[in-house]
Amino acid sequence: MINYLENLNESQKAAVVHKEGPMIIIAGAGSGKTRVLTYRIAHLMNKDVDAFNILALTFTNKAAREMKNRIATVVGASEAKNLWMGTFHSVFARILRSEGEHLGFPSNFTIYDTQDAVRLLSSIIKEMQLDKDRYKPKQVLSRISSFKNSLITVKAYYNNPELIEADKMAQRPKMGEIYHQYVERCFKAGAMDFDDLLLRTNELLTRFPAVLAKYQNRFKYILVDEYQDTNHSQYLIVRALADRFQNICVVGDDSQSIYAFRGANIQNILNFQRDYDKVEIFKLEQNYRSSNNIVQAANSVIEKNKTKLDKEVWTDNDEGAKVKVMRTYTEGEEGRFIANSIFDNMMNLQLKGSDFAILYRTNAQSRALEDALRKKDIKHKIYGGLSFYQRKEIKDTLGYLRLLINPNDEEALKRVINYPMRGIGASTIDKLSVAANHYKISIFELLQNLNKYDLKLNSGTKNKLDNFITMVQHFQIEAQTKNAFEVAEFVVKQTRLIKDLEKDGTPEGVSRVENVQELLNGIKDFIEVQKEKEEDDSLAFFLEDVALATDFDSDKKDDTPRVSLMTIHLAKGLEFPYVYIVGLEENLFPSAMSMNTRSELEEERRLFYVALTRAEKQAYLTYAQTRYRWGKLVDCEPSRFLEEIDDKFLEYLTVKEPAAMQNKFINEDIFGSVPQNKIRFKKPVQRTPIKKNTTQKIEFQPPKNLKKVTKATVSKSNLFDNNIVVGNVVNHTKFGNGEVLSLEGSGANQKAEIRFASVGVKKLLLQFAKLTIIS
DNA sequence: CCACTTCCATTTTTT
DNA sequence: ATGGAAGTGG
Repeated sequence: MINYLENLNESQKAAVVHKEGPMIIIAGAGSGKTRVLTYRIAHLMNKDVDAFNILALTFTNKAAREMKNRIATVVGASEAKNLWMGTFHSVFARILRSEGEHLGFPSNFTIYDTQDAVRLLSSIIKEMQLDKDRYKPKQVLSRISSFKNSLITVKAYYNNPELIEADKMAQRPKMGEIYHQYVERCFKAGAMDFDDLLLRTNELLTRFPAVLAKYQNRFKYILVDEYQDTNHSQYLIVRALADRFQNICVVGDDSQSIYAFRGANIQNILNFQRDYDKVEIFKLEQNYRSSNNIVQAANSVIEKNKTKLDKEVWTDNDEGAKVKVMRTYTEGEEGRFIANSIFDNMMNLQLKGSDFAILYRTNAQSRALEDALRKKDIKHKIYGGLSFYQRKEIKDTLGYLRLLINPNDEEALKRVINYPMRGIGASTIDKLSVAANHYKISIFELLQNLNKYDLKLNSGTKNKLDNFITMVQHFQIEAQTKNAFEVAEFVVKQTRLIKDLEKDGTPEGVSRVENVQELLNGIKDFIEVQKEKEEDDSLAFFLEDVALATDFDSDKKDDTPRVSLMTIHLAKGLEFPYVYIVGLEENLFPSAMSMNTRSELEEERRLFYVALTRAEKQAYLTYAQTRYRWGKLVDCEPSRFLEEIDDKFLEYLTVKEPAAMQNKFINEDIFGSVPQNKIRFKKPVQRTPIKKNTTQKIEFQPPKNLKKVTKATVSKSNLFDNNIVVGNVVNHTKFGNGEVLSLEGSGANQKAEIRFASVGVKKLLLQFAKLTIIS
């Protein structure tokens, strides 16, 4: 066992060994916060605290995983396994799975992601016949989200004249009713959105003292990382759980609070000392990460904020190079500058791609950067943006799986009831939805007893609905004996989902097919990993995992070191030797949306602080004078943050004579390694492959060693295969029932000779004939 | 009911 | 610029 106490400075050590009572660790950027947290947990365990009695809440699942691994090196893997560690959302989702029935939720409740929630709100707004321009679903959702994060239930909303008045003033008097409907519909669907996971946990702990006591007793020691970014709902959960033993340890840095937009309340950390008795305060102020120049530069910026705790971050590290500032004319040029700079640094200093990160304010900025990196052939990876699991084909496939786990999941049902198309159109779905709401049952229940209700559907439609429901029930039966992978494979095959995607021969279409296959591989992989860890490998748990996964979570060990591209928000907690912060322009960073109030602007400044303090050796700041926004070229002003850094920490790379720079880059384009005409012609064509190679492939990578095995199992021909054998009685949509006389060919070309009662013997290509096996 | 066309908003950040 | 949503004609 390593002697971890030796690796700590005095203030770190004090925080690690302090045992009982409430404590706050104010940890400056790069001050070894994670180290303190991990060693503290390890230390507790060494001092005979049972791992079962420790709860550690982190900001990302990745952070939890890494911390667990590090703890394992101190206390051993078998002990570390018993720790309960994860994000608020995943930890309390698990608790709600086992305790949710107190609240009337099934243990297999669905987790609605943002898209599901928006869709549900859209249909509610439509059904209520409200103006969708006034009630923008996204805005309504964020309003509801803020209610939930502040623990304002529907009832509380109606008891609060101020809120009602505010919504009236905003021309949205029906907000309360929408909120009410939304909550009802989620409940009926057995679904929780992200905010519900916290809100319902609060409800659980408040309404059921026995449950509260159970978890209070279990979690004798509670640790919360990134406390500056907790919202009110999370704050209350922590308080409730820690109330009995008061062994609450929160870690954070008020200067790095950057999630106010999703309800994070910086007051939680600022007021911690008032919330608990006899709080011990620990300050970690020595920065081990960055050069002195970077630390000082960052300090000089954050000083401009008024709201902050008293703390002085300093470092013993070398002075280091000054922060370099580069102005370019266009965003394309900005990209090229960065690509060139990274390329040069890699060559001159023998560095790997993983030594570099490019950080931006908005995801949209990644385009130009990516283009530039590609042209220089620099391996990179984009984090965030549209994740694998949000792609349409993936959500469709998951829709079926969700539906068979929780048939009441309305959003999943609406997604797949007519996909692939089976002639159940919008008007039918509307009728079903209205009737289901009227009878206060789910659409699935309605469909199961279609004959009990008079829905004025014609018999053809009724038949189609019957077929659909029979199919889903069939899946449910299969799910009882098959594992998650087998079920998914079965579903994909039976629904002919892949076949439908294959009809589209475009590159996008092909990649969609590949994505679905990757999903199946991913499920297989998931099962194996979970088995190894002796953890839940059910389909239900896979779906939960997927719902709460972030981009980093699919980050399998990559063979090639890559330059990381991500938003600054995503970069929180990470560090890189070389960091490029791009797009330092007014209205972009700080964002145009965030300049109305002092507090918003201060949050932008903290965001900039976070960005700058990611760098270990060298930071680059770049900005462009023109940039495409909404398809239009606009002029940009340099960001005020550039002004705010004390000049003595900066070095301007920009040549004073503008024309000289302009020529330099134009020349590079014409005489560089890639001829200009090629660039011009390729550009539009490249767009599509670009997306494919980076956003899809890279984001979701099953380990290489498994790929071979799984590829074979999930080969295309396998998915074509109909399972039809000679002697089967099959049903054809046009010809009715018939007996299979013989089969010939295989895979996509497989044909069957079938004797139909109606039309006699026919030879059909199985790929196209819509056959269902009757017996 | 569906395929095709046109129109529209989108870009702040995410569990 | 781009993709999703709504509208229109078959």
